[in-house]
Amino acid sequence: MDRGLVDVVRRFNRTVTQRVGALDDSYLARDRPLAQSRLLWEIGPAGAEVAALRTRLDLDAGYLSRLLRTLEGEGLVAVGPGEGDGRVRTARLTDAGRAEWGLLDGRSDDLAWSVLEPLSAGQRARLTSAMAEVERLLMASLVTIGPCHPGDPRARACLRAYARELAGRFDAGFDPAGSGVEDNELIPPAGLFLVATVSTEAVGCGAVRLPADEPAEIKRLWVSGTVRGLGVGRRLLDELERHAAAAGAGSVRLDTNRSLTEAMRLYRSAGYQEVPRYNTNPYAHHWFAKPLT
Amino acid sequence: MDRGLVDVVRRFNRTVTQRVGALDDSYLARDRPLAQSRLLWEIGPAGAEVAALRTRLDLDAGYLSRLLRTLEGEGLVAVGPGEGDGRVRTARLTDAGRAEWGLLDGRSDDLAWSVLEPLSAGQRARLTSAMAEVERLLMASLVTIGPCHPGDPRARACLRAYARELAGRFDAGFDPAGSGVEDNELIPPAGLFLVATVSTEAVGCGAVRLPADEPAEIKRLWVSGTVRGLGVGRRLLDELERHAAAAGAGSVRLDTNRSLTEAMRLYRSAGYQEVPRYNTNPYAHHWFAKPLT
DNA sequence: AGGAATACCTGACTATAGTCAGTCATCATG
DNA sequence: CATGATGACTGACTATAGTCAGGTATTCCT
Repeated sequence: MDRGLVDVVRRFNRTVTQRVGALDDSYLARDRPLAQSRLLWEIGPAGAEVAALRTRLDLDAGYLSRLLRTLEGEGLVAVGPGEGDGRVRTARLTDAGRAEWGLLDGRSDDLAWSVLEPLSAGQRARLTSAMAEVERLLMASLVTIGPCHPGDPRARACLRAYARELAGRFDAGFDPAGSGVEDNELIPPAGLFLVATVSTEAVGCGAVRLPADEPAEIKRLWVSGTVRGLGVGRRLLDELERHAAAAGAGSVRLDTNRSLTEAMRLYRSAGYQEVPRYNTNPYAHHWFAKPLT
Repeated sequence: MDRGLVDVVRRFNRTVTQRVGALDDSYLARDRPLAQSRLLWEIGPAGAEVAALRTRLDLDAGYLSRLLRTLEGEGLVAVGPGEGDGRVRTARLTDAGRAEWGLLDGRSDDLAWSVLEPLSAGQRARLTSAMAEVERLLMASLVTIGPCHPGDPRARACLRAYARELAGRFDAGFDPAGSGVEDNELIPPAGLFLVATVSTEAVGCGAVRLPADEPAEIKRLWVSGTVRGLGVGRRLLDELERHAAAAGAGSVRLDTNRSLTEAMRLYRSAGYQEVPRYNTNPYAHHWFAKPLT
């Protein structure tokens, strides 16, 4: 624990959070209680499912319901049935609600501008790029990695995104049906499936197979675009290797497609060496292996 | 109003403020209501005057008093008479309070470390430097400049700091007594005194004399170390020149000591040219003037 | 088809935050 | 040494946030 760095983070938390945060709240709440304003804001012009609002704002179901009734009473929101599932209801802004939302949106712009306005052009550029950097790296530090059943909704979401991306990037497209790995090969003790999440959203995954008679094999390493370049892939890979080593594997291998250049860069920098073809995966062009200590 | 920059600031406010702020609060409040924790924290091991706490936390006097009674009731705080003014009371932590404060301090460290811990060394360095940059520039944008009576406590505080600094930097020391400018020369319409403040703290000042028979003269331009390098001096100077021009001055001049190199750099970059000695100020080595449009 | 789970709702609460008017001691000022 | 200002305190409030135990309709699972 580095005192100097910790102090910078503490100072930052203190000043930025309190000054900017308090300002932000006071701008959002106009006459209305803050919780109502936040909810109105979160519903947005496109509307939102009540369930989504609950998780996004982290509110008690009863409390949220009551807040929605109040906003309905003021004629700002209408809660109606959703599209598919008949239990899920959707909150939409009325015309008056949309007008109010627009007002909040404008105030939010004003607040942001009031931060930039006193600064010179050069300072504005430095401030915004530093803000973007803080945001990205804070995002990186909020990524948590943990084991997960491959049938879990978070895992499913990752695998869907993974397949969609491969389909878009491979010259020959990609058909997930023939990927040749069963879910139960990725459940301990046969293997392990990891997801990387930010709060509740899954932003990456990776798996390792641990067959009894062959080397361990990394499968389905994927990182969402929102956190790419932040070391999440490396953390997933490290964790999978650690697990394989703990399970007694002496080495680990993997295959990849020639269009996945960042992935190959990652493997090389993580100590993988290219090896001859060891399987018949039609989508693979390169095979890598790494000894485990 | 630049949309792209405004959007960056809005995103930053939204994500960083809310995520970090919420985390920070939840770490600070342990069993105890947040307001109590904040107060306990703010009192600190050194103790604090009740009046200072009120302005720092921006609390209602009655509410603060009640909070102090609660903390006293829990044996964490003792409120006693202060040093000088018998009306002002001082809150001090008891031994138990100090222990509790230490706990909060430790939790604050833990929280900061939990942000850094998942990152690589390079990322940590980048994050903390970006945080420091955001903090400094945000500070710069929080600086407000306005006119002020030279007898105002904020002005007095600045002038004291100014004199202290000059005394430290001038080869021959500095005696504020013989500075030769009366307060009433710096009050409209004879002149103007400006202070730069961050919330309630004065961080800079500057004045202009507008004698009937001579050019306008800039006096007492000073910027606190906490905001130096953030363009506050430039903003003060601009504002003073604008005022002088509006009052009909055709040019403005000033003198300075050879040890004040940043100030001279500022004057030159603001369009001032060195001119021959125009007064007998014993502390001055350089004289500058600038025509006003 | 029947039971478990899910999404939302209502009623009845409690806790926390914050406000306001009025009181009392102390201090600065003429 | 009266007068007004200031700092802290108390009592009596209100508003906001949040919790919890049911209850109903819908969907999922087998």
